[in-house]
Amino acid sequence: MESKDEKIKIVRGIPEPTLRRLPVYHQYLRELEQKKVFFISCTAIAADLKLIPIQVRKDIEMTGVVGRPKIGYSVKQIIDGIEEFLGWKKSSEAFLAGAGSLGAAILGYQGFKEYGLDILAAFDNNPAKAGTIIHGRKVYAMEKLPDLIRRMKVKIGIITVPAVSAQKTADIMMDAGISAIWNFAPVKISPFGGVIIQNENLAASLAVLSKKLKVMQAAENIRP
Amino acid sequence: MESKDEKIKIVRGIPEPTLRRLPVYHQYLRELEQKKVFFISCTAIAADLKLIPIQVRKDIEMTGVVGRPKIGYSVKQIIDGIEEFLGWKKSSEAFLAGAGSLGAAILGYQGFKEYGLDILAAFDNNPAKAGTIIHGRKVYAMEKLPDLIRRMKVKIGIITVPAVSAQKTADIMMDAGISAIWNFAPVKISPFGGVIIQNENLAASLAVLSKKLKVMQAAENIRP
DNA sequence: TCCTAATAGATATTTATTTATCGATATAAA
DNA sequence: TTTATATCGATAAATAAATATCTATTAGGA
Repeated sequence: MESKDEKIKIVRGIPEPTLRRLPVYHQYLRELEQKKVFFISCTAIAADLKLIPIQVRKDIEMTGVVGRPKIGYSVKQIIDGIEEFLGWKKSSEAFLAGAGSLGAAILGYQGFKEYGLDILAAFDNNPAKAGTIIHGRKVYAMEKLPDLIRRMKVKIGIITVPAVSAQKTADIMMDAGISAIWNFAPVKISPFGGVIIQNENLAASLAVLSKKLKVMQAAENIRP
Repeated sequence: MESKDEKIKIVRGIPEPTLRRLPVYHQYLRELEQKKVFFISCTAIAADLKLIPIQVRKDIEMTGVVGRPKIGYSVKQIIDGIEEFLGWKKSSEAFLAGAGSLGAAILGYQGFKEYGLDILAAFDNNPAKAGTIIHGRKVYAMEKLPDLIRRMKVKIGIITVPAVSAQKTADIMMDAGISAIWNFAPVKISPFGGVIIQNENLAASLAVLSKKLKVMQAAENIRP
């Protein structure tokens, strides 16, 4: 039990906001690397990304990368450190369920592969879509999903089906042995058997934007 | 200055996590309403959404809706309260820049309209796309964007262009008088003139998923 | 009519995250 | 070689968010 508890502690020990900032650093540092910048201080990173140096330093600290006073960090070391830390070094294979416009967008989104996500194929309930190719990936009938998950030992499922069938699709995936689900349907999915669910909620982001806009416009009306 | 400061305080006073949970309640309560459920307790909401009652109560409190002991809240009142609170009652018109697969997905995403977002048209740099129709919305040449923003007084811009042209597109929008930008390009956009930027970062979510998966798999290797 | 239990609302506590402070270290200039 | 300074790393404080506790209210049954 001890080792399990320890693991849980480690998971809880990484602030999710930090995890969300790491890809931002990663992208930025890759750009720097192309510009032949090999060392950088957290102060400079913070200035460019509009963060504060202390936060950048703490985030980098999480990855285990160390810097040198007066010099800063090795750009390459942070890039590698982030990739290693987030598990991007060994690519994970994924299946995508729901080949509608959102599914197609995700299949077409460049760069997931460099984040360790390799979407092998798509699945759709619409028989007319079966056999087609979207952004280089074949679309199969949904019936084939569980069997292919088992045979290919795929561990990540991406759900881009309509809200009503999201839980059913997730259940199929989890039954077949999926370990993690990235859910773009606007409903929360109930996991079982320790499966990891990451809900992507576009409405939530829109809510933040709407509220800020509303408050801003209210403020303008007070002081035009 | 006082009123401005006050407004800022109000903005800061709403926890962003609460703002992100409100659409989840909204969606859930609309389903309840269709099932002819008219009153509900925070305990019941929490149980269904896998949250805790206290958090639900605090979130609802933010919208100004009050409940009654032993009865709970009026479902309709919360729905209306959330819509009012987030500014979804009066629809905001938006333009979308970048009619690629992600842009098309967003144009096709049902339900934004009920969240007060009305995407009027799309714009693209590719001349071949100009004049086409995607999910019922016309695609214009990017050159026409600033003029149309000014003439139609559109306040929200949605960016789904590639990373390299994201800032340029945002600059065009901000110059033309856009108040808020919803940015799906994987780069952070620098605002000016008090423009609100909401960055949607798919890589960030993927990072959280990757890390949890990595930790889980590491734990499995320790105890198979 | 009175009592019980469920529930909202207010207040307090805990936890997580961000931000600040301080000391140590290594480079570069004097 | 010495000194000044930029920087990291560790520790501490402040802030934000989540959770727990307590109090008051009210429907519904005894």
